[in-house]
Amino acid sequence: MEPFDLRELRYFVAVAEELNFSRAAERLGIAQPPLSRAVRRMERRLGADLFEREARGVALTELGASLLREARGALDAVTAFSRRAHRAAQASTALVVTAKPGIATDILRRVLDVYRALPGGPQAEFVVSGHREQAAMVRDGRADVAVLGSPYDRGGLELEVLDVLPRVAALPVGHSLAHRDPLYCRDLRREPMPRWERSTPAERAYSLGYDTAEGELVPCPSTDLKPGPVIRDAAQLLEVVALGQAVALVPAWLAERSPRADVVYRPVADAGPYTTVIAWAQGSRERSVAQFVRIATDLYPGEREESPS
Amino acid sequence: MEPFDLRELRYFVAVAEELNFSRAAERLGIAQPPLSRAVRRMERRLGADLFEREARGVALTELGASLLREARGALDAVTAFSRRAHRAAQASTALVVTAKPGIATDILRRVLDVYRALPGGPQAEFVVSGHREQAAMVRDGRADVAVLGSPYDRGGLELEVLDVLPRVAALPVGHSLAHRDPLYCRDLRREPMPRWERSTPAERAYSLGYDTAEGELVPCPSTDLKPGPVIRDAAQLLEVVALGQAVALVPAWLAERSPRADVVYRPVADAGPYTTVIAWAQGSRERSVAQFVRIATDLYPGEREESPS
DNA sequence: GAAGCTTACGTATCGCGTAACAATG
DNA sequence: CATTGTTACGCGATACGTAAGCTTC
Repeated sequence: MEPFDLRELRYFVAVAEELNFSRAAERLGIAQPPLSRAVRRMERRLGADLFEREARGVALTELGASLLREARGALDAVTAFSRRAHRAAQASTALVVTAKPGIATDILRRVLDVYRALPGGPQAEFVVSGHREQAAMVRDGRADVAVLGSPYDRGGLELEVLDVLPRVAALPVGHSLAHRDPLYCRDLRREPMPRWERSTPAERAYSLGYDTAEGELVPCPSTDLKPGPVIRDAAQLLEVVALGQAVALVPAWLAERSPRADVVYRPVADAGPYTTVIAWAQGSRERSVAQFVRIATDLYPGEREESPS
Repeated sequence: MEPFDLRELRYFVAVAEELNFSRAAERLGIAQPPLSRAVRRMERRLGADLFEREARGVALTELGASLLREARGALDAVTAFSRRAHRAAQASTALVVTAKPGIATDILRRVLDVYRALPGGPQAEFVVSGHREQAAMVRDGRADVAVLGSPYDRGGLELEVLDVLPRVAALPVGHSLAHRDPLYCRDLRREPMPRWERSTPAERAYSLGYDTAEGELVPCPSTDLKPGPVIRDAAQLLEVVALGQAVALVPAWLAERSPRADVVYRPVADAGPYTTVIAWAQGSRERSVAQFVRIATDLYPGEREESPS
């Protein structure tokens, strides 16, 4: 069982993502024939096909689909190692921390202030990252630490919970549900709900009220869901709610920080909470990371147990 | 920042483990000069040394030490991918499950019976593995699913808790602590305690009573610890306790299953519990794995939350 | 015939092994 | 002088690019 090469993994992932050998080859910066050959060789070694090549393009076989995620993870692990190694080797090792705009940024700023004031004046760099990009940045080594909110995928990460907030429904004023009490997730499902750009099934399940904090697979009840407008950030979300185009579940924090005359917020009895966590690369035992996490968990004792004396 | 090659990672880990270029080269099945060169090249690319080469052997630099764990993880991820890919490609895909002797085996057997009785008669193979080897088997793809007990390192794994048991003190009959009530972890620390073969700091902390189920770093109070005999399995543990050579913390299950005239079991107020979990490779979304896990969590509803309706 | 995957072939890169060298106790 | 890591050099493997099939719409 000769193990696969990194190159082969990269090729496989590229083709699986492009579903087109020519485009994948272009993306990889090589000609198309070598790519074709390399993938064929992988398949020969496996004794099974990864792709179904048909006249009209390429599709993943069941086998290929089931391997894609793991292949990405393995590639990320190696990439992360390389990035972190290069960073750690430099004399000026500034910790790189990232968060998305919102409550996470608030938290991160406070932790950073304390961290930078430590004896020795450790360096730290704050990178604001895009929607749902935080975890990927830690996974592939672009960042050391991230503060992120549910729904997160804990793959490749270790994490501590910093904060747990209930989610509330954001409704346009005068909406029929605004006075229902108690309000449940299933009430909302009859309404159009905003859809986050490039969202995964787990994320869509979360926005319906499920608690997918563990990144688990949730049976997504796609029954009679009215597709709402596509959104890219919280401001847009509130906008489409205010316009009456959708209703949404949002962290209570957003409700407090964004009072609007045209939006009302109502508690939802059975919605999974909005959890904010601090995450770092699995297995990282760097002192600077540990210190930073320690400060965060001291400032935000989310829900943690104590060790015996 | 050209990323490192798999070969380079393997070389680095080999040298870091052997701390000797010649032996590492032999283990890798190559001559020593290429190894030396490859490592040198890595260091040149990093701009920093991974090893301190002195007349009397080789040592890891601080940098090297901090990268070793992550390098192992990355290698494991790729190896696991290769193994699982080959296994999944074969027509007869028997699920490979593993557990260590003890409560985990009991649990696993029950789950296996149900799994094999599923419609379609899925194949599954039960591999008994050595002490603390279960997680590694899942991590590098030799097994699909493992049932294991604390202290486990959740790196690279996803898991569900199946069972939580208190730990009790195992004392030789007539021991002065046998009648102390309540009994605390710190009482035990004045006694010699058995040391598991090849144990890690986290494992040693756990055997002192800490709750390291999360695989976290625990400040290990190495103060005035009397080193006890080295043991390799539970039977040996009870033996050395019976002989009065040590006292130990053991899962309550062991106490029930191994009543002995020469050993008494006493509750310990503040000892972390013994947790049995079912673990599978992070990101694995194979149907057979999911089914198996589902059966296990149905049979053993350890401590889990429900999703909203 | 246009698009897209595969086969054929020559070339260049690169890592390996052997052998000679250097340093240290 | 023995052990162990480094440098020098020729060779073989292999992956790449270009060019020429092959199939399908």
